[in-house]
Amino acid sequence: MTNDVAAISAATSSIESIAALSDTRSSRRQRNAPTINDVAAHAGVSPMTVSRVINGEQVVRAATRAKVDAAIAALNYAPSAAARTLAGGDETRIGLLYSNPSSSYLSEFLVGSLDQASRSSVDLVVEKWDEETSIASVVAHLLRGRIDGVILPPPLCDLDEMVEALGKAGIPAVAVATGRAPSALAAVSIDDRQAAYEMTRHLIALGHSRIGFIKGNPNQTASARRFEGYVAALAEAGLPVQDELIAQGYFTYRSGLDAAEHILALLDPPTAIFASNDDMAAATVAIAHRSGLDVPGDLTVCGFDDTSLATTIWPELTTIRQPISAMARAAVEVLVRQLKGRRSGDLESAEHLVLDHALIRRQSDAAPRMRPRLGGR
Amino acid sequence: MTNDVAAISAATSSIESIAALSDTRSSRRQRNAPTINDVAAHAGVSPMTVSRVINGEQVVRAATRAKVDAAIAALNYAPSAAARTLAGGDETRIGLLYSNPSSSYLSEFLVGSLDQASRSSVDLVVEKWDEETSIASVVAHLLRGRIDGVILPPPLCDLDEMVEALGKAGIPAVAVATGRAPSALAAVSIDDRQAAYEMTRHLIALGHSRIGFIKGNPNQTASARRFEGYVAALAEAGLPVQDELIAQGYFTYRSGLDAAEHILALLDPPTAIFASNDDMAAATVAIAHRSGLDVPGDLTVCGFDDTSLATTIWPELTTIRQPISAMARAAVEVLVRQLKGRRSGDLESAEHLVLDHALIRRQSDAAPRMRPRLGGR
DNA sequence: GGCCAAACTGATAGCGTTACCATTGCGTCG
DNA sequence: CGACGCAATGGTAACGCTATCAGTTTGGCC
Repeated sequence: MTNDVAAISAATSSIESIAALSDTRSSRRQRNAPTINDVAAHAGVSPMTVSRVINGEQVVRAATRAKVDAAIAALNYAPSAAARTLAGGDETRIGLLYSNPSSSYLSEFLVGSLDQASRSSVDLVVEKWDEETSIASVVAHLLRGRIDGVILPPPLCDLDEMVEALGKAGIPAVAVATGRAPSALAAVSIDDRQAAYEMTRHLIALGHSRIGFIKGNPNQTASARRFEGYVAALAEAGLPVQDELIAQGYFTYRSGLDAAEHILALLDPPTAIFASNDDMAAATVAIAHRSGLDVPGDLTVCGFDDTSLATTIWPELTTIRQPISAMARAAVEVLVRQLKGRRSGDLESAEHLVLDHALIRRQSDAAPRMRPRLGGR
Repeated sequence: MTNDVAAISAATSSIESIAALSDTRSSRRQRNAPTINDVAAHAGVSPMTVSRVINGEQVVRAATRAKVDAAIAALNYAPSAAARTLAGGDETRIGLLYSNPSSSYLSEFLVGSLDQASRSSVDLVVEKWDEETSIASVVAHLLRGRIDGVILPPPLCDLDEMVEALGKAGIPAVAVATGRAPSALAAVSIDDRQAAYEMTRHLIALGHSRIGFIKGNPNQTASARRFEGYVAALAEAGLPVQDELIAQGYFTYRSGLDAAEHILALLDPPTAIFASNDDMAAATVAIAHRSGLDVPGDLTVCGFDDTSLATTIWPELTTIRQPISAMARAAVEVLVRQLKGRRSGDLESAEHLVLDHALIRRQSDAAPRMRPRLGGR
């Protein structure tokens, strides 16, 4: 019996094998998914050994491991997450608390964290927090839902009250993309300062010397880091930091409109504007167009984040790519590790992962049309 | 023992109870989550009865049910999903196959389907399909991952090859937001034709008689339905359907730019443009602004879908709201029902759910500035 | 009031996996 | 040369829940 199944699915994944598999499934449905016992029998070892192989324990002899691996492949075996968590006794449930669904960010974030959650076989409970709900009640809700830890994507990661409330309730959290200095809270982020520095350097290298900057929402610590990077690159190049070229934005498209309008209304407007995120960069492009400016001919515009908006609009934005789904994945991993450690009593300090960013060059930047004034570069 | 815990968490969810709960948790962590047996003991019934109450079976006497409910509330009990699927023996795994991450759509969709998935205690496996991957290999991958059924949000729901391949492999699917006529495939959608009809009527009621229309991508059947609604409303009002006012779009911002440019370049441009989705409506607004037109003063622009983009840009778009997360939820439910039925041998025909839409009025529409020509309305 | 069916409730036996020992085999040291 | 320790494996008993079938009530009816 078992051998029949093995013979069938041991075939490579050609079209025929697909048909074969599907036949198997539809006839005696579901029930016959191979179990660890099937694998054990097929490999001639005990289920325990199979379990050890699956979980990558080191104590299994290489030869045995090979036999088991072969059996797993032959039977197309996949462990049952349910049985695993039940037996393992942990049943970890982690919450993903979000607000402000900057949808493009959220969807990528969700995909990443879901993937890692199923890989780590933990439950992911996605929870939205509106400003109307009190923090206490959210925390109460998490507790009631037996959430073991939470992931805080921006802007929640910078909401002190939330972090504090979670801390008081004893719920570990991981902050994602915070610009906050390393603290007791675990965190996964990119080097916002360095990224903004690189982008600004890139603009300077193109020949720009009057570079506008639209700041991000001050309620997110990353905003300050990005601004620091801009200032640092300017300083390094010997360029002045001019207040008139700097506008306050709030990460929304709307705020970007105001900020860009303000900057472009100057008598001597900049030849480039670096917005702290893509939404505001898109708004800047819109204002530029409305003012009859060509992008990038008359004005270079750069964003930050590389959300889908960056490639939606025209021209496509030169921007900084954050590895959003990798960060989400990492956040789940960090949290799971922390929870495991906590359960076994090791109180190791909070991890701080910094992932790589990348400058993505698209069509919204160019050298300035006019001769750059001397002193630039 | 058990009673102590009960006493603690029976308190209402005031701040104090939060603290109490968290204390309980952090001291003897995780292990002591109440089980069905605890509840049974507390209620003085058998675990089986508790199980029945939880699963909403009708055979439990009201008095018994009340006792159990009280015990559940007192202990703050939540069933273990793992144990449930393990014992239930079904361990359903459903796939969410997406391509073209129209991110705002996707994130809302994900949130909805995740929520329902955990409620129905099924595993949701999110899978992306790029155009480069062959359909056969995707299907093979699903089979290998033991996916029992898949959800197809647009545009995949209209990809015949995909639907067919899944059918051949014996994987049931639910199409979401397809405009396709009811078929063997289960589906959850809104009445696209009716929605577009209502929006067009709304524009006519405002006094518009020259109404432009930007069609959606022909690879999605909903596009045709929306166009039909537009035509029907025009016909009903005795207005002519003028080809020059109709442009082909592809649901992308870029295509909306071209379409809007085309329509607004007419000698006698329309006073309103109804785009088949929000992205193209946003593009239309951009073009209007670039041409020095005020929205809605000089041009009314309406969208469809009510994605976050609709409220991101300025002015905010009047649009048709699709209940995306409700549709996702419904899709999961339909699929689960179908799988259960299939497992127990009932081959009921495919369900077709039509959910309600709503016309959301925001700031992008107004009565036409010029006197509407006679014949309108 | 007693009997029978129907409506409830309970006991038992797993579901697939891992934790926690017990066991085996083999090289090594006293 | 025999016991001892270590490495590799196996046996057993949960984990928390539900399916199944076997009781035990209940209420209706004669």
